[in-house]
Amino acid sequence: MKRKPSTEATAAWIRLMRVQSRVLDCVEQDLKRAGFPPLAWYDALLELSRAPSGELRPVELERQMLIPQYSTSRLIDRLVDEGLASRRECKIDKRGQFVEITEAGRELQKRMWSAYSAAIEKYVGSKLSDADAVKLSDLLDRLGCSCGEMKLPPVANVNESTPSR
Amino acid sequence: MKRKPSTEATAAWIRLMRVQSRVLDCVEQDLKRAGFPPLAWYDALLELSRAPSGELRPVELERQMLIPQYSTSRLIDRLVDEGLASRRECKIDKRGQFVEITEAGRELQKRMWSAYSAAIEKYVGSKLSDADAVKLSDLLDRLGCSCGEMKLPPVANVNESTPSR
DNA sequence: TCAAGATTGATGCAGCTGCATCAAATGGGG
DNA sequence: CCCCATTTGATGCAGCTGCATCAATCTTGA
Repeated sequence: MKRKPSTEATAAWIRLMRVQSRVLDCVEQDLKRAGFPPLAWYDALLELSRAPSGELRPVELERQMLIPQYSTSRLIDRLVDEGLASRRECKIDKRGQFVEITEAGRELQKRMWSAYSAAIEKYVGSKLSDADAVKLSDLLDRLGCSCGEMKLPPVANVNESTPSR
Repeated sequence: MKRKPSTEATAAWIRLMRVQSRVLDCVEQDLKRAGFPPLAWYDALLELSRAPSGELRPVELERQMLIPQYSTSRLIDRLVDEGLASRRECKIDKRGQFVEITEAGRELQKRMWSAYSAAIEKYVGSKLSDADAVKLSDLLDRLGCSCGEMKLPPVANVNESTPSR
């Protein structure tokens, strides 16, 4: 029960952990310095703004963002507190609800993307050619695809970009 | 002030965030299921066990692990509470102290490496050839090196492996 | 020598995460 | 039709993180 990873694999693992934290930290710091909330807020606002009518069930948001249920619930709380989204009751399923992005939410999402995209360019885009970026994506995809052979365990805060241009 | 990252760079960024969280989560879960503490503990124990006499100044540990000062301080608290390390006063600098790994600490580090290395193999090693692992490391290194042009800001929980084989 | 500044480490507070659990509503089988 | 399992969402609690700050000690320079 004690397989030994090659030193190459171990090195890749360490790089993956270190580099991701560093880069994420840099991007988050840039956003914070620009006066913006955490990336998770952006992710949620983006998903909401993309939804057909600007609203989603919390469950949908949860699945899109790959974060646990309680995390979604509280993130929505904060967005609502800040007037970036609002809760609407769901008439066809009284357990559920809809979360709708507000105008302020849409605006914030757009303003954040401006800073966010600049950060991506600064910390990723400018360091890699497009070809290398593709290669990196491919290698990472091979790790990610079936990492959990389970039923999608809680994972993480991530982002989706809008072409935005 | 609004540079646009290429779609390739953006895709790579997203993969980096998503895959890292998924893989880290998988590894942490495996360790937890085996009854072990978080990876950060392992990292600290490894650094201590590697130190010439099994002891380090908290400041050294902090620099090795790339985590903020207060985080180091509290991590040491927990290790000491669990009998995995002990604090010794530093005679030459009364502000400071030494943290020394205990036998229990050394043992735990070794037992954790067994589970940890198996997880690395399971979630990384088995998915990539050695050549691909090297390529991945290289691409990641290009992102990491100068991410912070500042003075090493607080970064993250990461690990160092011992060949251990 | 002594005061100002730097270094080392701890800690109070607020916010976020994970875990477990709860309540309400739905849906399906007998 | 009713009971029970499932789905949906909220929440109390503990632990961890980041931030700001503090106290103690060391170092430097006038």
